Amino acid sequence: MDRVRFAPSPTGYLHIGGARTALFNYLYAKHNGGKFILRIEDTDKERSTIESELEIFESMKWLGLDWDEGPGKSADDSLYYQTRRLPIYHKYAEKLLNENKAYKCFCTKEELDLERKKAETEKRAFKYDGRCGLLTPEQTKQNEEAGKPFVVRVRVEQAGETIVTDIVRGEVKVQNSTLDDIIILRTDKMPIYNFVVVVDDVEMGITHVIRGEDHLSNTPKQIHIYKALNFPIPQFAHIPLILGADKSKLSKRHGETAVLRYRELGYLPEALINYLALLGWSPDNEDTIFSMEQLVSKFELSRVHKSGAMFDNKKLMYINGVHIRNKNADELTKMCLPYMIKSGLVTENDINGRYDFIKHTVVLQQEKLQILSEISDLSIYFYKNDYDMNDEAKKVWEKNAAERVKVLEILEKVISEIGVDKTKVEERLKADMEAAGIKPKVFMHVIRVVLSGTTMGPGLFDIVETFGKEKCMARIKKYS
RNA sequence: GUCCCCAUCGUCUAACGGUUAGGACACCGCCCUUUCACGGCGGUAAUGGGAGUUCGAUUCUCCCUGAGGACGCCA
Repeated sequence: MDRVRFAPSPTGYLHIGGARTALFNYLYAKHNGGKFILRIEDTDKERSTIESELEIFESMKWLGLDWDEGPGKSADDSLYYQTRRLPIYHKYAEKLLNENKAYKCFCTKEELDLERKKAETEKRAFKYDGRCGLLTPEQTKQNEEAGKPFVVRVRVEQAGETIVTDIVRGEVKVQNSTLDDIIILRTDKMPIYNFVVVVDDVEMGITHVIRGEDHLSNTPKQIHIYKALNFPIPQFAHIPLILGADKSKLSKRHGETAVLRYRELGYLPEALINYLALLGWSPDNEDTIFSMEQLVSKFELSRVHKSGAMFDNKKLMYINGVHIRNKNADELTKMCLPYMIKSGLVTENDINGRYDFIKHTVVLQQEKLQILSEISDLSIYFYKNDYDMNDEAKKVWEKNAAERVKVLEILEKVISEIGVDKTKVEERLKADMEAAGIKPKVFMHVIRVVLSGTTMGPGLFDIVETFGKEKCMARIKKYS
């Protein structure tokens, strides 16, 4: 059984890149009938917060990336938090120490920082020389008794090379001489990423490690730890990074990167999923719109690309628009409501009281929506009464100065006589306008700007009907 | 600087030695149309450069160039 995991550190919101990594893991698991596990890598006590953790959960659930195992999925959540698994790491560290595969290093951070800096000014790569690994047991004991703090490092054999076998990249070879002895325990006994990730992946039976390419250079180090521990090595798949407009790793300075921000902005989770799936992966056909189910059935790690992919908001918008158009009236209305409430178009009470009206106006705008938040600006004239013409509308109003008085006269007469039924109004208005010698384009444009204050929107007669008699009359009066 | 990875339209990508180098977004034009949009049709636009291998390279190899990532007692 395939087992994969997503292992974020709760040091901030779920990033769009992290979401894509989670997605690929999820798709792989579901496609192969495996398990998708969520693990919280919180060994950085300084920066980990409960808020981040909750936001990550919220983000993943919103995206539909629910996990099979992890926090909230078992009787004992502590299994999935690294800070609650400390005895396990200590046990393995102890084992390595006993087998002399690891040693205690008494070099201080300050000393090493100094050497690092020196190496930098001399333009050479810094590498820890392993001097504490040469200490005799007596010297080590002396240092310990003197109360010197120490970290634990795993010895790395300097001869030969390490080969990472990667599903997307093939074989990546690294000379061992470029590696230095790996710290696995800090002076405060807190284990370090490269160590916990190995221990946990093995303990949790992870078969495939699918993660961002930025971890590729860590992998040889981890392989050394696997070997030191006599652990089986899982399959690796390093997926390409998501890039910003300048081709560097996507970060805050490129724009919005928090998953939940996309929810606020009005993106549908299925659209974000659809878009993210296509970043660094492509199916064997030329389609671009996919549901999660379709992605699950199509996803293959072997079709993941090697090169980074730029995040293109335009395409995301397009895909979002398609998913919006695929919604039925009730689904879409439900999704638009929060934005309409937030902008003050409707109140909580209206949700029940005016539901049908709201749904009607939402459907009238459906084909125009690219992101849900646009619903408010688009629908304002259905909900407010005190709006004026915008600049474009004023131009139309001015341009038709010769006919506009007559147009409004006829419109008022028609509505007062037959009401606002859209089919009837259209029929009668066209006849009366033709009799008065006014072209359809002219009266329709004039009526449109008078009623809605803008030059664009749903069908004119839909607007008339939706407004109702009273509101139509009020608008006509305002411009007569 | 060192190590590693990468390289097809502006962007996301297809092609697994032989195609008029295909699709999607964006852009432009036309059609539909009362506006906007949707939709339909069409167009502009790419194999970074140089050597090989081969009858034939986008595809295989090498070099160059360019770009990115990693070089923490972060993950």
